[in-house]
Amino acid sequence: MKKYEITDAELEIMKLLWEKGELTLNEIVENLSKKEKKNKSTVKTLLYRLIEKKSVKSIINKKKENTYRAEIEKEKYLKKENESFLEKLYNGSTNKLLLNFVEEKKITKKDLEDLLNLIESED
Amino acid sequence: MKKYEITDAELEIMKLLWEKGELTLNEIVENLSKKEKKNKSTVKTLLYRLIEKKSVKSIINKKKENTYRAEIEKEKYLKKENESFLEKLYNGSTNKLLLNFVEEKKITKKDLEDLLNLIESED
DNA sequence: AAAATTAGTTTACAGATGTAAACTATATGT
DNA sequence: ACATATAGTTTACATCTGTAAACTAATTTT
Repeated sequence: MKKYEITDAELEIMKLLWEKGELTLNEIVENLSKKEKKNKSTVKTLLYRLIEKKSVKSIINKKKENTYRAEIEKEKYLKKENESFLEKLYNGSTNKLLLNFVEEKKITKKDLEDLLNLIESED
Repeated sequence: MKKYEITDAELEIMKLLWEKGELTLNEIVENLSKKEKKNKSTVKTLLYRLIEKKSVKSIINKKKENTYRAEIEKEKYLKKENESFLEKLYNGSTNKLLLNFVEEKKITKKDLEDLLNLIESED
């Protein structure tokens, strides 16, 4: 029925690992923002599930706590999420999304100009 | 725990109603794409839940089948979804999203130029 | 009028998800 | 060595979802 992906709660952990690299269980628990604060036991479960689905790897460190590391790339994850978001709400059309964001004033003319300059300075 | 929103299966119905206006139960069933095809009974449940959460209204038509109408605006729904998507993956930053889309080649220089022209021709 | 359909509602049920405790084995601190 | 903490795993449990059947009352069809 479902698509077997990283869930919202799990994603918060992935984000930490992407941002900070390898972290211990305790570090993960400490680094979760107040809104995402979770019991150590809960984080353990989430890590367990992430390891099951090969998204995280546990690293054994002799003489100190294990660390956990993201095993999937943020870029790849984002790409997939972007695509399903586009598909779900914009029928896959980036232009529809862009237009909508402009209408909602989420993107300004200046944002677009800056981005164009950036692109041009690159190639 | 959860946020009580429109679910994926429910969204397919909302999309039909937004696109085609009021529809009967049978029309909804018929209009669902092959991938989204659902048993009439299932659609009935989904409509029931949508009505519960005030997202759809049942319209009584004398002498013919009832029709169902979207009670929330697509624009408002999209706005919320856009925002939670941005928040979830880009820390709320539209620019990060734009940059990412450009990197993924989902947005081309031409898309941006066209959009700018469109904006300029409007104001 | 009898049969079929509709509309609304309730019930069912498996899998996903968020949250967390419990249990086991191993490692570490004191 | 003993107490404690880790790591891995299992179990628990309520809610959410997707899917669909069943039941009731009203309406329509034949």
